Amino acid sequence: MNSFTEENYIKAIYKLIESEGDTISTNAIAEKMNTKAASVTDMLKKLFAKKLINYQKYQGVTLTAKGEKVALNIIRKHRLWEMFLVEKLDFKWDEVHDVAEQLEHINSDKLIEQIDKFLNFPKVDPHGDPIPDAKGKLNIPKSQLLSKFNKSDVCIMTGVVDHSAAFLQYLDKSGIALGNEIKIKDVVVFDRSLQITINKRNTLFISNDVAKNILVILKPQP
Amino acid sequence: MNSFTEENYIKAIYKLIESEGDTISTNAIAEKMNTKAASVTDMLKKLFAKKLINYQKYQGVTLTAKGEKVALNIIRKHRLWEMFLVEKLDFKWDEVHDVAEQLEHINSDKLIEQIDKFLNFPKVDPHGDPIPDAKGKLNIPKSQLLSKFNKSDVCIMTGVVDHSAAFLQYLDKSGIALGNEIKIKDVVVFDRSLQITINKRNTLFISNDVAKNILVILKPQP
DNA sequence: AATATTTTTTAGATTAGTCTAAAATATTAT
DNA sequence: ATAATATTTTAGACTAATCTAAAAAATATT
Ligand SMILES: [Mn+2]
Ligand SMILES: [Mn+2]
Ligand SMILES: [Mn+2]
Ligand SMILES: [Mn+2]
Repeated sequence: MNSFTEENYIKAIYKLIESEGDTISTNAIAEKMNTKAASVTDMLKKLFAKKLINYQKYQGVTLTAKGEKVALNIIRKHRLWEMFLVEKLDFKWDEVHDVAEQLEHINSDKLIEQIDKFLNFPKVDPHGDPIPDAKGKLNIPKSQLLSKFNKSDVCIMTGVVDHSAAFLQYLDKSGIALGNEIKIKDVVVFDRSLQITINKRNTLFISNDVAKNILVILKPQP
Repeated sequence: MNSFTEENYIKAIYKLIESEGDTISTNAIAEKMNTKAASVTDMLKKLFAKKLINYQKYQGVTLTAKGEKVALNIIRKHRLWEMFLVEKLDFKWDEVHDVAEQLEHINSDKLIEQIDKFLNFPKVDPHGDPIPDAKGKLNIPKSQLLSKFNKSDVCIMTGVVDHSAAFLQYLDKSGIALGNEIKIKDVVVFDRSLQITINKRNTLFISNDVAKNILVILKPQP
């Protein structure tokens, strides 16, 4: 169907649209794919010919409905495999991404449906990212950045922005994990660093840089 | 390390040596890989340069120790994945091969060691084929063809020669499965077809062609 | 509005893997 | 031992994906 490489381009375009908005430049894709603009242009022609993207010379790129469906299917596989690795094979959340990058290209509908079932149809992956369903429907959760909240707000951690191993390991070491209650004890006005209490137990300081990479929802009042 | 394609050539050469013996011809590889002799020659030069095969023009091919190690690692992954699919994801034994052909190329030592552990270190795959250990050591079981046995011998089924979905489905339909006791009730002299009894229950006829594709050991006397 | 800078595309090569057709070598038959 | 046949290798070409360098187009600056 689509080659390994085509799939990676489609996924990169999807992710760029998700974070940067509407139309995506050749250079942005080149940077994300660690390749050169000339290579991207070649691939854009091919993806356009396959009706996976909307593309006109010099005008940037969007995904067609068909392209978006392909992207969501790859993301579905990626996130289900990450969940499988963490839940069943004792991988840590900072170890799964590179293996999932390979596994997401395995082509077998039965395999991915059985993995989904085996995991009991999870809604989010180990980083709190939502898993598209088999039809490509994605439930976007309405989390916000922890850095947006104020003194004495109480939140529940739902996800991360930065997925790097370094950041995830920092959270582990600090005892900050998905589902934890995060209470803001204090906000330093100067640099917007935070003093927070995790699960009413340990209190620590985190920088604004860190707070901008933690996704939370306000704790629902019982 | 080695490309997807190189891995498939190495595996094909290993399998040919296993079944045909010592040195393998260019044409034999071409047939197994569904490609042309000219393409094989090109690849042989590359594998030789990587010291994975012993090769001299017109003289046929064998694997080096290094090449054999690579082959056994791919086979280990293939068979562990097949076991995983059958044991954990409810695949049938005739459905696993094509997916395992893809999964065998996933590159992650931790992944395959965890799968092995998750399956509780199986010794054989769903077709009774032995699984090489992490060091590439393979326990070759001393099974024989059911067609070699005689009237009133009692055997235990340990494997199959033909791995095709058609043959495996035929065995399912006939109620013949790994581990079953097969007693030879009668041998037709004319065509060496057999009347057999499975697990002391149902009796049926199988052709010599079928018997030549079923691996067994003599039932150990208690 | 004209010029400078940045972005994007084209042109032309390169590498991995494949193919067909032709040449070289090995094997088999006479 | 020669000739016929089969096998294997080489030569040259193709596709997918990549690259560098140059040209074209768009954008920003004066
Ligand atoms: Mn990931
Ligand atoms: Mn990928
Ligand atoms: Mn198999
Ligand atoms: Mn394979």
